[in-house]
Amino acid sequence: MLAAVSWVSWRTFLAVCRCGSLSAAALELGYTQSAVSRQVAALEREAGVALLHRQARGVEPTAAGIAFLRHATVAVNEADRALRSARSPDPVRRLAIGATPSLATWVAPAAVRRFLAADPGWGWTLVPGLTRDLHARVADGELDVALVTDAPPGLPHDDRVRSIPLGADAMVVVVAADHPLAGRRRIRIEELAEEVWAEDNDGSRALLRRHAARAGVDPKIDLDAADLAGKVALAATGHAVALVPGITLATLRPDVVGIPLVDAPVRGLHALVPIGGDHDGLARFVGILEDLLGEVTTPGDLGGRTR
Amino acid sequence: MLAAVSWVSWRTFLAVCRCGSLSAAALELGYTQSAVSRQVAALEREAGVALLHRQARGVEPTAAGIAFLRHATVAVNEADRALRSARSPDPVRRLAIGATPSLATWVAPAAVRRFLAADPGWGWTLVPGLTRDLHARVADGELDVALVTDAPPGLPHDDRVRSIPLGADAMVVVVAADHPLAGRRRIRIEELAEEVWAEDNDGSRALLRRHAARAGVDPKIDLDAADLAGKVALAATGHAVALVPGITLATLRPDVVGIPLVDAPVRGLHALVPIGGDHDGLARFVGILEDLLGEVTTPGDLGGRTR
DNA sequence: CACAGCCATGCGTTCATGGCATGCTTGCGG
DNA sequence: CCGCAAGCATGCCATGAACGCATGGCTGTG
Repeated sequence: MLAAVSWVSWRTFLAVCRCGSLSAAALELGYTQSAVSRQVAALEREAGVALLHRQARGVEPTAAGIAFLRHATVAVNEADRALRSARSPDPVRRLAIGATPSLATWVAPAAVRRFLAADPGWGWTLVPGLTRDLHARVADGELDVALVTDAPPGLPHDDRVRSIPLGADAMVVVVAADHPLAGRRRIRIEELAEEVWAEDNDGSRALLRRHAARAGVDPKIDLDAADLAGKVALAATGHAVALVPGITLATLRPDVVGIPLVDAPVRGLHALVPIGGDHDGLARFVGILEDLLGEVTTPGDLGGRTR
Repeated sequence: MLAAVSWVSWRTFLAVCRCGSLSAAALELGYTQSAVSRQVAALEREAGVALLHRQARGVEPTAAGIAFLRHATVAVNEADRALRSARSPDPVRRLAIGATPSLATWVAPAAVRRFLAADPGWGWTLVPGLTRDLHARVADGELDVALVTDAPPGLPHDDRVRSIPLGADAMVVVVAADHPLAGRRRIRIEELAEEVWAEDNDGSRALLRRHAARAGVDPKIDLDAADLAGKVALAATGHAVALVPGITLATLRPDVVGIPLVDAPVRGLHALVPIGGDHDGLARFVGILEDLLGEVTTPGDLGGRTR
């Protein structure tokens, strides 16, 4: 019958989920119920899991089915887009950017902003993710570039990916705006020996411990936060002080102050780009990143409040 | 032969582009060269365009092929992800957010920031796009929410999409930081009658004209910029003044100042959400948007420099 | 000018897919 | 308690899609 469209069964599955029953989907798609049944069965065989929960009155996606459905929707739509854009080549050039959470909220948008200022007419997408995930996506050619930190160290190696150092980001101490030390321009870790620290994850905790240990201090890490913003919230309310990436200064809430640390721990920032996947837009974007981070990681600040 | 994995010819095409020749791809995939040739031919038949440029020394994607390749890569990877996440349902909940360019650089990340502060453990993606495109993606269930403006008016209607008003955004005048009027807290359009205006697109130009006409002023729109950032750049260098969405204030460069306009033109801000696609995370995110934009669009500012 | 490398295509075979008819499960109502 | 209706699964058969093999055509090179 029709060869028209591949991944027929994927579309069928979407229709089934939309309709709530195999028969209804069959009617909508012009198949018989049995064909639909088989297509779904084939899909389930391929996934190795039941995607639908069969009931007397139709079907309902299982947990696996729901997870599958979400990605499948994107995949099928993207496939349509692929065919459409082949027929009428999309003049809009597109930059797919990945970034770790701390870089996704400020650095990436700021770089995009500059990039577009010099040459609009580019589309872009921002995908936040963890270093490992982003690395894989760059290797697969799905992302044009990923912004990552090297902490935790040990970027996986892949000869399809090149890592471009973008400079280093010094960690900064964050305290409440009305904290006695808030007016300081620089500070030593020893002066914070009596403070309570908030931390959110083991990597960050280890970084703080290591840095403090060099100064012979054992920091009191007594408050746990769920994430970076949580740490800052604890600092803002005066419950603790926190160590955050300097790169996030510009996005800090107004009721906290960031204070540069003397001899601060630094994390390397890298752009991951696909080898051989170069194009002029990407090169320019990386250049902008280098400039941007050059400005930021040198003594000046970036509009953040360091007082 | 078992169709173990669907998307066969799509995967083949990716391999061909990676290898640079049909034979090499055939070798890599364990097919014969003829099978690969046919698969590509089928794909081209489906697309209706030649995707490869046949040469004596292998093949090379055509313009259409390159456009196709970009989307196909994403589609195939997403399909893999669908299968993987079906096998081990992904505990990470994910929020796919779309936003128009002006809302993508600040509002969306800021809202995400708050969202994650209250409940981390969510993944997210930001897709910038134009209102029409975003609307379609929400209807297709590909996006959980899209942030759009109603100017130009006439959002397409679709009974799979609900529009939630988020408030209004007043346009603001931007002048160089050393401009004589830079210290003003508010300003009337009449006072700017002698200024040169920079504009970047017809919609924005019309908005300015209409607003000025109400005050009996005919603005001198003498400078063309490529986009919003370009307009602001012209303002920063003292060549012109510009009208920008108030929502972008926080992202303005430091060498310009935004001045609220008396009786300013406003554009409605809306969140588009899929009907029936509700979940608690989405509801909470929309709530955050309402709060955030409530704060911003009321007299206070958002950390931007209005002096 | 012959040759090597690479792609397209005709032919025969295999097997995946869809339709048809039937059987099974479940929930509902007499 | 049982028959019935709605809805999914499956055995059987026909069609044709897709693969391998072998061949032919094209192009750049020695």
